[in-house]
Amino acid sequence: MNAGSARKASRLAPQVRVTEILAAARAELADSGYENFLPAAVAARCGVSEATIYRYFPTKRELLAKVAEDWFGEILAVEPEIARRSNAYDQLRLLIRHSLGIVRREPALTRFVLTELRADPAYRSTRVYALNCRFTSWVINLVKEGVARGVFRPQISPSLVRDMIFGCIEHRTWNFLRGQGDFSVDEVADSIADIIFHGLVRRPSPDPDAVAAALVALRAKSEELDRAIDGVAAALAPGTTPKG
Amino acid sequence: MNAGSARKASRLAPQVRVTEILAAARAELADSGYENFLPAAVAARCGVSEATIYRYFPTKRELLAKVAEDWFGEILAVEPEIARRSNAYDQLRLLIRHSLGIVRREPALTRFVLTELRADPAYRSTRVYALNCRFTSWVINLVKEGVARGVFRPQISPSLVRDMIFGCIEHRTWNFLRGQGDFSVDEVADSIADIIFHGLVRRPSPDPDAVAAALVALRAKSEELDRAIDGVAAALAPGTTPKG
Amino acid sequence: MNAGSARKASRLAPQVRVTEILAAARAELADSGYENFLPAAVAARCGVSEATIYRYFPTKRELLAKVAEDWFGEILAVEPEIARRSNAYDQLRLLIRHSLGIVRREPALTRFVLTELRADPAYRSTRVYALNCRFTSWVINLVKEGVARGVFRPQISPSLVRDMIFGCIEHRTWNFLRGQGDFSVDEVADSIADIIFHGLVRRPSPDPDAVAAALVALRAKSEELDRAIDGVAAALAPGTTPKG
Amino acid sequence: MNAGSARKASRLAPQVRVTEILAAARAELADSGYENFLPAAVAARCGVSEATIYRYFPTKRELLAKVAEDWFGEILAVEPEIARRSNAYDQLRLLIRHSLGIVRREPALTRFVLTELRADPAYRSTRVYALNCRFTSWVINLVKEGVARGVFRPQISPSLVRDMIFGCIEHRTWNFLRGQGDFSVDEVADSIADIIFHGLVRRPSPDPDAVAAALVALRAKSEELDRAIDGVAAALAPGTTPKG
DNA sequence: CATGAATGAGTCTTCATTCAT
DNA sequence: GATGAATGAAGACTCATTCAT
Repeated sequence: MNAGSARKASRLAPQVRVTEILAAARAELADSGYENFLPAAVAARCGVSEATIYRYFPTKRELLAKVAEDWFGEILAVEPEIARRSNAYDQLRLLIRHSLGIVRREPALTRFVLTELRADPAYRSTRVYALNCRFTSWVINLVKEGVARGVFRPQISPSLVRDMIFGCIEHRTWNFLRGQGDFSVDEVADSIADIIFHGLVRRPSPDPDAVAAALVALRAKSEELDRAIDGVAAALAPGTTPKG
Repeated sequence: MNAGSARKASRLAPQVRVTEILAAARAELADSGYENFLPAAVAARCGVSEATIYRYFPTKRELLAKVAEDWFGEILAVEPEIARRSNAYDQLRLLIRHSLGIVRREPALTRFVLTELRADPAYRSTRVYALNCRFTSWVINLVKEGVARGVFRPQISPSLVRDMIFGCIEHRTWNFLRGQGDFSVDEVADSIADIIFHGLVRRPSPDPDAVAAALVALRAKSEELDRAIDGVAAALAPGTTPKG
Repeated sequence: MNAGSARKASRLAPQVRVTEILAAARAELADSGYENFLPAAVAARCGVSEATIYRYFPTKRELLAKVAEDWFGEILAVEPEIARRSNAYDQLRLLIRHSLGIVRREPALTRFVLTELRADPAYRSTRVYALNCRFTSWVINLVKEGVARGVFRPQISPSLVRDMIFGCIEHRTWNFLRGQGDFSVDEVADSIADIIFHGLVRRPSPDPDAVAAALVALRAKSEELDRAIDGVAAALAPGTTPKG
Repeated sequence: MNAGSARKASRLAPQVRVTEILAAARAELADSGYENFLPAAVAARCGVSEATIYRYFPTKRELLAKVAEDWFGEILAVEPEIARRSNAYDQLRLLIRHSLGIVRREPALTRFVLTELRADPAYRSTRVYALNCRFTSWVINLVKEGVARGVFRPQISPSLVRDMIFGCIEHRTWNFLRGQGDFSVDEVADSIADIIFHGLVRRPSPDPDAVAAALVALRAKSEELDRAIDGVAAALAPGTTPKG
């Protein structure tokens, strides 16, 4: 039929072919969205037959799941960088900024995960779920540590903070995910980090001991001053006694 | 069962028929979920033909949209009660609690709105969107007022608070929405309201930094005074050494 | 596309349409065999769309099962005629002849039942199975009655006779079923009926009482003859006594 | 497991490889049944590639045919034992028992032959057909000899007996072949042999009808004699009345 | 010789929607 | 107005077989 196109696609090592298919699937997902995602389209992109797709992925769903997994693998590559940050605020902010960056770079994949994968009853037995947990556990640990070190309020629920951060990111970006409008990664990251942090940190009422000590010192100093002033007064008016 | 149920559905006032269809559609959506929602099933529930459904609703999607709209209408019925609350915290908490209650009572409808309606490019021209905005605008206004009255920190972004609250509710309830596990409306509402409020309110106690700064200044001033007094003392009694 | 053919098939009462589809399916099955049976071909025969087939039959298999059921229904129409036969042999022979007639008239359907339906693990919960049992139960009952009335040997297993008859019919007709050669319904029926009957009937050893009575009568008659002969002999030779 | 099993299947003598493949195919057929038989599964069992299968067998069908052929070869190994039996009944019974034993040991292969091979239009040019004929010809010969020696009724059709035996075996075992229930080889063999034999053998006792006819004739003759004697008596003694 | 990556051609089934009655 | 028979158009998946390496 198609006289021009090679009858059979070049013979590739499985690894290579799989990579190719995954790339094509990702591109297809980005272009057409989940609803219109056709294995046949992926095959066409690769220049292979549909059956070849099914040789490497048992179902359409598995293919998409693998795409999402790989993507999450890339997402996790930021971990070392987070680890390098010295303080909780910076870590949190980087985490948020990174998440927003992901959404911004791959809206189609994000949508797929948010609307399809996550809604699946089997989601929690998914590798994507595991990877996602690993990623969001940074928040959990961060908050736990903060609470342990007394920087954060003790009644804070780490998982709630996690939900708040990622839920906020999601809500904030739905417009963009829908293909409408845009957002600034940095600005949103800063706003979120700021409000979250304020919600977390302990209201550091000043240290009572320090205050007491300061007051004692102030009073002592005050008395000293009184005496000094008395001394000065006495020196200036030698004939009279100051207090009758 | 329906003793008299004519083979042909009795001719109903359009309004009644529409109501009937909507009720059936809602029940069907709740029972089968969006993915398995079939207009045919709705028709069967009503005891009318599929074509009758299409007489009143041009598309399956429109039908579902109307179901969602009506549902949102019910949701908004809480507004007067919110308005009755005297303070911002109570209002906020009621808003959150109400939202959580909705999710809990109608997980299928919630899922439909979150995964289907919201992802639609036309979402923002939807009546559901308008209703949702109206509902969430309570948060916006609440925050704005708080800021205006100096109760909340001035740099707070109202829309961000909105996204944080509703995003958190979503994230927190996905497990339940997926049909796995459950949650306590009150507990979750309290946790969210608490952390959000802490992030919003102005520090009511003196700013510890300011206190510290003041102390530093005081100490500096005190030393300055010491030196001044020493100077005065030396000037007044040149022959004597100040400290024996 | 097909400018000439009506876009939509004429609107038929379900009953009529179902009948039409079943007839087409039967014809298709006869022409193409089970392996090549395509619902699409049935649709084409009816001049309807494939979807119409699926409106009336949930699966290809159900369609075929219904075809077989109806066919068995027709087969059972012979029952009254069997019942009219006065003796077991005639009934048996009619049964066999009828079965062979069925095979001869509908080889494709027969093949379908023998190779596909019967091999199905769910065969015994099939309606075809029930109908088949009903048909073959004639043999069972016939044999049981024969045994009860002492016409057949008592150790005969009715179900074995059934298997022998129908198994023999099958084996005898496979060549024809395969599309090779032919057979004479009457000849085969006679042969089978004959051999089966001979295997069934009691070896009726003559009634001992009757034999004894006959012998007594014969002896009496013999003595009478002796006397009569003596009388005749005496009459013919008056002067002499026969036995000195 | 296979410590040394080279990634690439070791180069085997064609004969060995073929044997290996056939064994694997047989096992696969037994485990999965014909409907689910995949050349790929055979390859997997052998640890070779699918293409290797196709190097030795041009089609899946040919492979299966060869499996069946080999199986029939094994079946025929019983021939010498049959030949050793001294009388027709024992031979017949062994034949039946052996056939039932085959069905019982290899239901999957049996099903394959019964439903697939036998239905093939080319069946009669198959080697399996030839082997099967050879096996069943024992019955034919047995019957022919019996008839020739006057042991069996002369009007018996040998091929009909063959069909009856094997058809009965088939019918009797379909339930088992379908994977439901079981049967006793010996019991079924005895029942079949018994009923078949009874259908075959000549009546050894005098034909009861003939006896009856003879009695009737005797009685007629007796009356005739009476009348003749009366006639003679009357002629000899005219003046006397026969019965005083 | 053995491989194993690649595929062509098929097949059943689904369902939102329409239109003649 | 209500019907309900009819469908167009699609879409996921299968598998025996081949051929370049």
